Amino acid sequence: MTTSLAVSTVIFALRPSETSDLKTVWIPLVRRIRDPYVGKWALPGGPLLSEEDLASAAARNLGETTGLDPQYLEQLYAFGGLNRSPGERVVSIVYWALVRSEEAARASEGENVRWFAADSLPPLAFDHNLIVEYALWRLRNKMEYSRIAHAFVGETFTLAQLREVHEAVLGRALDPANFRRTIEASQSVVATEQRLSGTKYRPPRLYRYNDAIDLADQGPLGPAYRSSRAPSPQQITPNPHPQERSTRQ
Amino acid sequence: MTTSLAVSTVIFALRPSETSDLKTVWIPLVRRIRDPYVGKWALPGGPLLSEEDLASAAARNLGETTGLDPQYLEQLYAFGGLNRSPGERVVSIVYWALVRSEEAARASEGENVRWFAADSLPPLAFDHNLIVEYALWRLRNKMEYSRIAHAFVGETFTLAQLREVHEAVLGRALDPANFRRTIEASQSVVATEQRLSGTKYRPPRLYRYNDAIDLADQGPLGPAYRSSRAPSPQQITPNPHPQERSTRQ
DNA sequence: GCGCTTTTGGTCAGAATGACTCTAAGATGG
DNA sequence: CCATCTTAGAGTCATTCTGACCAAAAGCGC
Repeated sequence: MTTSLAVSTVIFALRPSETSDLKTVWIPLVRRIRDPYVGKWALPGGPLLSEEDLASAAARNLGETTGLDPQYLEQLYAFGGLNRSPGERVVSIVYWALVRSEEAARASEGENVRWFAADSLPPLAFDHNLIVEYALWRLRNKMEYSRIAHAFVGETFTLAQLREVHEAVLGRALDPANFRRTIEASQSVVATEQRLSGTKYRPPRLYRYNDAIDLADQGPLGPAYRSSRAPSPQQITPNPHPQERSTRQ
Repeated sequence: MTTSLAVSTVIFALRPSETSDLKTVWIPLVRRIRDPYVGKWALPGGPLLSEEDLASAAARNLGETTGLDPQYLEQLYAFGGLNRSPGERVVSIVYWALVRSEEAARASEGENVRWFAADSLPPLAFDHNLIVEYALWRLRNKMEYSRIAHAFVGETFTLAQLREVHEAVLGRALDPANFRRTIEASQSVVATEQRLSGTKYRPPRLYRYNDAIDLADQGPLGPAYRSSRAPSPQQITPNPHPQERSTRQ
C-alpha cells in the first residue's frame, strides 16, 4: 500500500451569527466531487507538489478553492492514522489560517464552497470533524497568550473591534474596561492620534499593532507564514525615536 | 522529484551535568552511516512504514535505535522545507519523547549512539539543530502548564524529585516551599502514606500521580501516546459509550 | 440642554506568586 | 543522651493579576 501526502487547511473567519448577537467563528468547506465521501463537505486541500514547501501548499490550496488571502497561517498537526481514507493511505499535514472579515466576505461561495459555523458542523468527510475541533481548540487557546486576534482586524482598529474578536472566539462577552486594561498592559497595541468617526456616540481612538514587541509564540520556528502582501513601503520613518524597550524580551 | 516521508524523534532524558549541580536535559543521537551527512550526528528516525501510524513509527524507531521505552510521546512538527536534504525531498514528521532517568541509563550507547547535552550540541545533520531547539522550547513551555514532569519520575516520588525535574528543564533552582504549594494547589499529585527511607535526614513523603484530574493539554487529540506497557487491565469497561471521536490517533 | 450610548479611567476584593521565616523530624558525632 | 546538621513542610508578607463594578467623558439625536 502506497502512502500519499496531502495538505489541508482549516480557515477561520468571523461572521455575524444568527443565534447570538456576538460574531462567531465560521469556516469554508468544499464539497467532495471524487469518490471517497462524494458529496460530503471537507476541508480544502490537495496533494503536496514536489517543488513547494508545506506552508506554500496550504496557501496555494486556500487561494485556489476560496480565493482568500490569509492574514495568518500556521501548521496545526500531521494526521496519519491508518484508516483515515478508505482504500488508501493518506498522511495529511493540516494548517490553520485566519482571514479578515472583509476578506472573507469576498470569498467565492458557490455550489461546492460554503461557509459553516465552526461549532455546529455537519458530518464531514474523513476525520475532518476531529481536525476542525482540534483547530478550534488551538485557536481559542492561542487567543489567550498570543496576538493572533490582530489577524482578524485591519491595520488600525478600535479596542472595541479587537474585543469583539476575542468575544467571538471565546464565545462570551468581556468587560470593556478590563479588556482595555490587559491589552494596554501587554503593550501589543499602540495608540494612534486618529479616532474613528461616524459613530453615534463618543468616537473611539484607533490603535495599531505594535511590531516592536514580538511574542515568540512559535519558539525557534518563528512566524510560520509572512503575508504575501507587499512589506508596507509607506513606513518611511521606521522608528522616530528608538524606544528604549525595543529590544526587550 | 519524488517526495519521501520520514519520522524522527527527539528523545529527552535528565542526566547529571558536569558543569552544574542541577541535572540537565540530554538527548541521544545516532551517527549517520549513509551519504547525506555521513558521520554527522542526527536524530533517530527512518521511513514511515505503510502499515503503521505516525506515533507507532516514532516509537518503533526509538526502540530500535536506543532500546528505550518512552513514558511520553507527542508529535512536535512536520518539517517539509525544500532543501532539508540535499538531492532528495524529504518531509519529516518529528515526535518528541520523554524517558525516565533509570530507563535512559539502560540505553544502549555505542560507537553510533551517544548522549549529548541538549543545549550544547555539535552541528547536526540536516536541519536537526533547529528541530532540537524547537523541541526544547516546547518541553520548557509545556513543563509550566501540563504535567509532563511526571514522565521523568517513577510511580511514586518525593516532591523534591519532582522539583528536581522542573529545575533541570527550566535550568534554575526553585524555592522548595513555593514549589510544594503550587503543586499541591494543582492537585496533580496525591500523597501516599509511605515515606522514602534511607535518607540521612527527615524522610520525605512519597506522592503519586493523580489520574483523576486530566489536564487537556492536547485538546481533542487526547494523549498522543499511551505507553506500550500493558494497558492497565483493571479498566474492565473498555469504552462504555463509543466515543464519537474514535478515529483519534 | 437632555438623554442616550459607548469610551475610558478608576476602585476594590480575592487569587496567585515570589521572597522569606520558622518549626518538625530524622541522622550523626560526640 | 544531647547538640547539631540537613531537609521536610507549614506559614507570613508584599506584590501582582484579575474579575466585578463604578463613574466621568464625549459624542449624537432630539
